[in-house]
Amino acid sequence: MAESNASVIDLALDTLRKEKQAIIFVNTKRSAEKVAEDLSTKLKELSPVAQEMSEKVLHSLQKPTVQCERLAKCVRKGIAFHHAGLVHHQRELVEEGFRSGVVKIIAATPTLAMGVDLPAFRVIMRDVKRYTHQGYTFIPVLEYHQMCGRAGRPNYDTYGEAISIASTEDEREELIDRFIKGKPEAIYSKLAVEPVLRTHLLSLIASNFVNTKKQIMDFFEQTFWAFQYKDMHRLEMIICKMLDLLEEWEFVVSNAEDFKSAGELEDTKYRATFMGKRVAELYLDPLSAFHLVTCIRKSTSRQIVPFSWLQMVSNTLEMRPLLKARTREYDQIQQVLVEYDSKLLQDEPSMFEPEYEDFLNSVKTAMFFHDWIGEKEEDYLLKTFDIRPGESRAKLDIADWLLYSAEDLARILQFQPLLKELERVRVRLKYGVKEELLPLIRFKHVGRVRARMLFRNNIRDVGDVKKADLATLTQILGKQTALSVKEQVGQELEPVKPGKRKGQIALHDYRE
DNA sequence: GGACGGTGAAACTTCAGGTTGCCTC
DNA sequence: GAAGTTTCACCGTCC
Repeated sequence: MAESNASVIDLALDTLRKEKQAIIFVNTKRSAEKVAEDLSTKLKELSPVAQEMSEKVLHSLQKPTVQCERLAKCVRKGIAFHHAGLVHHQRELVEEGFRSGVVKIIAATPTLAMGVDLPAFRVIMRDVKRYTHQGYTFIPVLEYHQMCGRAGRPNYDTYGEAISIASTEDEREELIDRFIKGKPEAIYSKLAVEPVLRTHLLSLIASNFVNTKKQIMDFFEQTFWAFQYKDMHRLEMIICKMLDLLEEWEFVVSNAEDFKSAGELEDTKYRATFMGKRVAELYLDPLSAFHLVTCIRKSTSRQIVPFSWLQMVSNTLEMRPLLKARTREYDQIQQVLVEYDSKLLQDEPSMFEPEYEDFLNSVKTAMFFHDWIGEKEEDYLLKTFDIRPGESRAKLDIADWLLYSAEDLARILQFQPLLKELERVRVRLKYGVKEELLPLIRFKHVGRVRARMLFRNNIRDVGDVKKADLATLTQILGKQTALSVKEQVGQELEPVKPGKRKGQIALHDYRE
């Protein structure tokens, strides 16, 4: 055990002796799990309430992953870890457990300080540095305060403790100077970040909030961004560049041509196209929207498979950070590339171009999605792609949104044959099922597991469900679900429930 | 002698999180 | 930059 961990554990044990609670902040998900685990091995099993909670934690997914087992084991001792890799339900369980006092100590990444309001008697700051693109650097003072701010529970404690750990006297001085005496860093406007600017510019035009170039400039002159940078000339140049792009991408139209000779560019009028309005409504970054449009147009000249769409949505800013293609995985990714070479909607950039790495990452991300709709289990995904359930849910959510957007754009661009295809991929992604389970997944209370069980028992569509007798269905699905499914095909074998017409088929989230 | 297990040093590997976007029978 | 993990050499024990 690392030395710093030993002192962290001591502090945590001391907190327990005082019959108080603590949050330990660390800088990686792995560390959070490790600290919680190390601590839990030093403790005895707790109350039956903790056992009960541990069971809930373990069965938050269809099938427990190693992560679930690890957390469940800690919770049994009143310890937990908390980071974005946990599924929403597990995070809630941990937070709730802490509030009710079942969980005494949480080892967490900054997630816990960001959203949730979870005060503790003691906050232990194990790490005050974090790896970023600039190297291993101190966390912002603002964030340090945010985390320490969790110390002290307003209605229970008269005071709280936030403890940082230094290994030398010099380090102690540095921590005090930087985080306690030091000023929080200034806040800078993010409007100058291109994706943000693009999105806002388009939405301003689409909502008719501004129309002429003069109005646009007047608007941005009033923003915090302009106030901070004061360089309106540079700002104007950036905005003009953006406007040109939006026009080139056919999200806005202008009458700029009319003014070419007159020199009255200020009066140039901008108006969003139908597609531009939709892009703004979907809250898409126009660059991503253009990427989707380009892919949709290209789709007619390619042999399209689900992987094509998965790679398309993977290569967007929204999907970042992408799964990282490791050096030792290059061979495997190359194999996939060979297989899907002619089927991708984006040409492979040259190995020497800067976007090549992102391209490989997007392929790896698509491989993850592909395995998910190939009915691979979460535990497999965790081991293969190093993506935890909470993270994979977040990615799937974004993919769903982008595919929905793509579907909408395809409709606007009159690519009708694509609609069904995109919808199918969307449903498959939502439930994580192979193509053949699509008819079954439409039933309420039937997810990937039950659908697969039905399929294995030769019940493969609505007709089969109708034909199957209740006993068989009950054996496969259990009594309640079997009855529900039968009801959904219009065979009510129990007293008719009010409000539901006979013969009505419940089609949730998916229409043929 | 060889299989096995425990130990510890050295060599690798990897590193937080994210809000809101849509639609909904 | 450092924590965490994996690998590997080394040693002792047991059969």
